Amino acid sequence: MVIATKYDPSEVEDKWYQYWIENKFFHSEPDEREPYTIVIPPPNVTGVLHMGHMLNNTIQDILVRRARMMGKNACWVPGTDHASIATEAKVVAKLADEGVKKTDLTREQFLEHAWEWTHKHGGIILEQLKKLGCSCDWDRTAFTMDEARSKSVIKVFCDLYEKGKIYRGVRMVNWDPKALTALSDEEVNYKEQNGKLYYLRYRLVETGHAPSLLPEYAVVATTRPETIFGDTAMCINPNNPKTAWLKGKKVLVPVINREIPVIEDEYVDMEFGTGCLKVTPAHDVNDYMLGQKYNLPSIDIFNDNGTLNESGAMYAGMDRFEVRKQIEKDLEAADLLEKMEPYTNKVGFSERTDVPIEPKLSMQWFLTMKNLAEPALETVENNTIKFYPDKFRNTYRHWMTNIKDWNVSRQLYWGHQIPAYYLTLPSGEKNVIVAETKEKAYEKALSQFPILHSQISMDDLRQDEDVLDTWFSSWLWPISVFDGINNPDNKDINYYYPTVDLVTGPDIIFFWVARMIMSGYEYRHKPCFYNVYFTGIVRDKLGRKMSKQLGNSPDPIELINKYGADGVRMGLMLSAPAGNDILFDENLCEQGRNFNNKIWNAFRLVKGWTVETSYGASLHNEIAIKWFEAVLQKTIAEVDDLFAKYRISEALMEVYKLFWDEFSSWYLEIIKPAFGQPIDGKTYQVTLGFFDSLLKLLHPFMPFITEELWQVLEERNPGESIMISAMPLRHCEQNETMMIADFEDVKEIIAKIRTIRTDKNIPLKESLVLQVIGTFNPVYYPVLKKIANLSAVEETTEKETGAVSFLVKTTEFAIPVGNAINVEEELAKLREELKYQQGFLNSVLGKLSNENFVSKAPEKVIEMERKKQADAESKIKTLQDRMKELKIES
RNA sequence: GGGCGUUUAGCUCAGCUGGUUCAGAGCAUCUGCCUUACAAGCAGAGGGUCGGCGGUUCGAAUCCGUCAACGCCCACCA
Repeated sequence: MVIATKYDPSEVEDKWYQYWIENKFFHSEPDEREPYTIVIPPPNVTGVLHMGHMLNNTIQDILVRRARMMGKNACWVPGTDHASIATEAKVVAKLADEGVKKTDLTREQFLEHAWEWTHKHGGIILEQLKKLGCSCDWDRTAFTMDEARSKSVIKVFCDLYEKGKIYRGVRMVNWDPKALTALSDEEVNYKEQNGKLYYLRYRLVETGHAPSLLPEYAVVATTRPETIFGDTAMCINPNNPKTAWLKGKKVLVPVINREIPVIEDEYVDMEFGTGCLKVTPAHDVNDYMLGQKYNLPSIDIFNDNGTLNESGAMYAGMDRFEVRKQIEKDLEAADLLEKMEPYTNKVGFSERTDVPIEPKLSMQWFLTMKNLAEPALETVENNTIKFYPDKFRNTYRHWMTNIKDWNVSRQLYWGHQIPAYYLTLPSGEKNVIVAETKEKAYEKALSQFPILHSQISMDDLRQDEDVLDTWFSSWLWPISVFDGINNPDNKDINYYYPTVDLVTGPDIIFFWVARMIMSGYEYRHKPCFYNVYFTGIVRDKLGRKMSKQLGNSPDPIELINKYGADGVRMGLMLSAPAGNDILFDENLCEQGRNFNNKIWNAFRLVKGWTVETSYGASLHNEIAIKWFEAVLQKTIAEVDDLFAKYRISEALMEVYKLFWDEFSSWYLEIIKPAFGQPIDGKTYQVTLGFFDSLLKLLHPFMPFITEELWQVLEERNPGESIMISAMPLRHCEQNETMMIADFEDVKEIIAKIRTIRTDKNIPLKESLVLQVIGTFNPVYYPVLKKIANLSAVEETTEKETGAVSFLVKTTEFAIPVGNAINVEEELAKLREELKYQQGFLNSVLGKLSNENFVSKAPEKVIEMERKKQADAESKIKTLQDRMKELKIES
């Protein structure tokens, strides 16, 4: 068999992915096995794969593939999210490019465009996941706006409404003037902004008396002078002597000269600015609360797009930031601007459109959260649902205990339209009816109100224009993908739910994770998953977030083409401890690719051997087999343990070292027959077995190359695959640790001999004699002979003169090298070693002579110190003897 | 302003309930090798007073206090 010296992923990846699909290995149906379920965090339907997805889905695939090989019925449900605001923004932008404004279209027309866009760009990301090797059950692909999911969302909304948890109300909401919708608090990011603090003069209203002693105006400090048109009061702190003179007065709003009262409230900070606060109930959350408290009128001065409306007088129609600039000039001209100071404050920005949000009063739908939060908090507190890393419990607890009601309505078209219907009764009374369909709403209206068919028709029902927040569908995801809302007792939901692991980013812990947990308890009375693995953010190697603007985000597909999917997966996993940001460096993929090549070449070596079944295994082969079996067992145990702790990158590193260092550099080197010689049948069979185990351990991390090699490692039948084979399990091995420890000494001896060869320039081809002065287990001699190319190992009490010697543990070994020895160099080395050992001995003796230590430390620790002392003394004696010998010789 | 977290080799990180599995891993670096599996490789080597200071203890990277730097989350100071 001729095999290329380099592994070429492009030739194998698509082939095997196809094979897996054809054999339906990804597909799962309920059966008697234990289920293992993961639901994918649905990416935006029209999104494209970025490095964050790569990381996240690689981890999921590793978990799923491993579970499958551990004998579980693994089901990874894929799907996409309609991402209402993000997708709508894209469609609006696309229409704008074509010269079409959203406002020129009807809802139906716009949705037509949106669906067209979705069908055109939708699902690309799922195709990309296939390139990565993801073993999703594609037959179960779901979409948050497909029929079953939409029905679920509507049903849940109605149900929560019936339960009294959903209500409608006027609230101060975060308004996005670009997307023209309200946002939830979680969708607002606060950023530090450099702005100005404007000191505005509010003239006092003449009261008839002649208060000549008082100033004729009060000064208010504000960062938003353009909002003065919405002022309906000025507020001072009643305890502030500096502003006491304003009590009971009235002042005039600058420019428009509208009269407003001065009110008093302790909310006002006496230290800030001038101690006077302008109150704009329609455009500031605090002012809104003051307005409520003192029953102030509320003047909305903005249009939805952030321009001023007719309340803005001569500024009507201008953009809010334009007005700010203009009014600064106008105020100055009118001598109403006392001064300006540079000022930095935090301004809320829309997460989606990145424009400053505008606090705005509007009618919205809310979901009461307090009751939903209780079981969801409890389940994390008592560790039913575990977070990895654990620190996110703190964040979670804090949010859950301070939870606010969720604004679930959005003023968009793309999404699930709220199933609320408005009806004006013949009496003129206005009503809202919440029902799953218009038909049901109509029936409900008829039964609920004293009206007749003839008095109203379906057409009199007007559905609420708003859609639901995207997360209002995602929070049902683990249930809705199994249709557990519409069909709460179906076979799938009963089998696959609760899911086991969730892999996601900590940035959506509130948006998504917390809310899924809540809906899980509300609708299934069970946790929706047991473990949440939080990945970090993928940054570039300089620690910067990956972004299009910086151009530091590699195209995942290009990476896959360059390094192979397995290489990229490994590159990502090598530096991805849970919860920590990962600094992605392309050369990690190179390391991954190199590893692929290493595996490939090890395979070439083994499969290139000719086998002679009549041969028995040599002594060194026997030892190598026993030792590697021990190392393999130990690694399996470690990998199991690391997976149990979700320390996946460490598990990978264990397998990496097992394959590269232990298997390739040691095991294969020991059993490798001389060139052209055959290998004995037993060793060959055992080695194939080891290779099989190694490939299986590697498969979850690197699915493609392991399948490629496993298929030809031994003869396979059609329909066989490593991905459905059994993961090697740990079985008890006697003397495992002792064997491994002994072998570490063997490695050390070999390394020392190699060093001597390098130092003395002795080529490997030239065989040497090793003398053992003291005791060493002779079973390892054959290995030493093979690897170090020794013609003999002699046990002796006195080494040959002119031999170079070294210590491993307390045993001395020597290599006679003729007269190649440099006495001065050797003595210098020995002196240094001696110095170190004596220093070490002194510190040990110091401890042992310390009365406190001997009396207080546990016996075991003292025992160890005594052994250290004995070993050090013995080493020192050996060293001194050698130095003496060398001196005599010279 | 509140809360959480981080700080260990040039880089990225392990080091659980204090004591030879306590100073580690991978990468990078340096030296020597194209040795018939692999130069995408082999063999060998160097490198850290565990952020600073103080304390507890026979003993501290590990526990406590404090300071510093960085990061994240939350919060309505105009």
